[in-house]
Amino acid sequence: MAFTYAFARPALTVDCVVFGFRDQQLVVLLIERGEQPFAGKWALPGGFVHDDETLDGAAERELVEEAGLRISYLEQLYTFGALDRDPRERVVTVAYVALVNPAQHELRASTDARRAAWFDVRERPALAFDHEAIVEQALERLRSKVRYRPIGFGLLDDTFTLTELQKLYEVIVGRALDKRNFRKKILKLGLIVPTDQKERGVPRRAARFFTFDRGRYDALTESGFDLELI
Amino acid sequence: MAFTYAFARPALTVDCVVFGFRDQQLVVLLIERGEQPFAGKWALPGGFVHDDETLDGAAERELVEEAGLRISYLEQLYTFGALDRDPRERVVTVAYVALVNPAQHELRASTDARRAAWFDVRERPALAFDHEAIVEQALERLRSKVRYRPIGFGLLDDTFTLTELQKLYEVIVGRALDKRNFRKKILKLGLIVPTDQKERGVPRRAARFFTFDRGRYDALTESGFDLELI
DNA sequence: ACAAAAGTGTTAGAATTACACCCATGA
DNA sequence: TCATGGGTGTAATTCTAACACTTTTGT
Repeated sequence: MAFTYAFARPALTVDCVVFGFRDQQLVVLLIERGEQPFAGKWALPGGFVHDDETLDGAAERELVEEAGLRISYLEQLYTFGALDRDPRERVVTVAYVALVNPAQHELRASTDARRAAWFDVRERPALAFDHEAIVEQALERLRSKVRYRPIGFGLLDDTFTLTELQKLYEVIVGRALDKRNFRKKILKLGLIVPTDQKERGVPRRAARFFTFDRGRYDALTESGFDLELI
Repeated sequence: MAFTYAFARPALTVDCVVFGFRDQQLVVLLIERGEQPFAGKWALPGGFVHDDETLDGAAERELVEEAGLRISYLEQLYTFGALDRDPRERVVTVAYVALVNPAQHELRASTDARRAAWFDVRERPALAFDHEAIVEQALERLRSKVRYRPIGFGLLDDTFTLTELQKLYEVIVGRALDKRNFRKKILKLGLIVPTDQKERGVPRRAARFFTFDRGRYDALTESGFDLELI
């Protein structure tokens, strides 16, 4: 197929900042580029938007194609349109933030054989294009969003201990939180409920597992709530 | 000029939701469409992104071309990419929110002779394309942003009374605010300072004019503040 | 018995909310 | 002198933040 236009129009891509939580650290998914420009450099997963798919659809497709990921949370972040952000031609990219539990997803080799890997966000390599700026903005969004929406649960297993949840929040907001205040606040919301399961085989008092109450969350969302989580 | 691509790529436009404050009401700028589709319908100002301009640049250009507006505040909102949002062909649009003081800008006739006019946001006409949804999302952004960033000042004259400022906030957040509490809170921030001017010729006690202290705002912004305005 | 993290309340201080009257001005 | 909105303080309540010891479990 070839299409002809009366004037130049920018190419359109999507790029995804996929965050995970592993070994008590926030990690980000990167893809090693196989071709020029920036061959051998790490970059965000993404690619061109097809003419017959939505933006969200393109983001989901790229994540499946490039890493075999099926995502639990996907949110549009910002659209980047600097003139020189791609050295080949004008490319505008719609950036997304996605959250995933790395333990539940084996990273599959990309369909075009490029490597995909998780990196600690604080020790990530230099990135291709303007992806550095995109990751920074995604971190900002994550940090501000986590304060009033319970998005963090997408990063954890279905059941989790309160300490795990607190560590996740601490990693995202970048400071230590008070254990008792954190538990009071998070439990008062009623969004997470205790199960009757406990940790097993740990050399200490076993922690109770909790689970996210999606029904209650949906009910709250209806009535236009204001969370103020931490 | 004609450009040929190996595969279809969506067309890219910008659309602007321009808010103003007039007669104690929040108003939005609309343009009457001259051509199909939606000829005669009102729509958001906007148009195609040229290959040699940034997204912000395209938004600014369209506002000048279509309404003669030079804007004080412009912020990217969201990118809309539903497949059928334009009946002619696939068009992805990057939406912007802009704030302007209508009293300081005479609306100029559009370069292609379409009408531009302000409408009370609550009594706006039915809009072309998916512009209804874009305006709704812009209102949400305005309402949430105004709570922690002092963006409202772009909508007022350089000097304003505290009652004018309070009315503006009330219109945006959609509820009455307590006069004493509002003044305490807004003055404690130190972002607005009294002038020695007062209203003249009003049949009541004259109100003092205040002005926004941009220097202080920039200083606060540096140190990563958290406003919590109302 | 020891090491290691789980679990649990109280109190002081800060912030928020509710609330009513006198004042200045022009007509 | 009257009508109109401008301007001002306090007290009750709620929310936030700081803080330490006992419990459970496996080795």
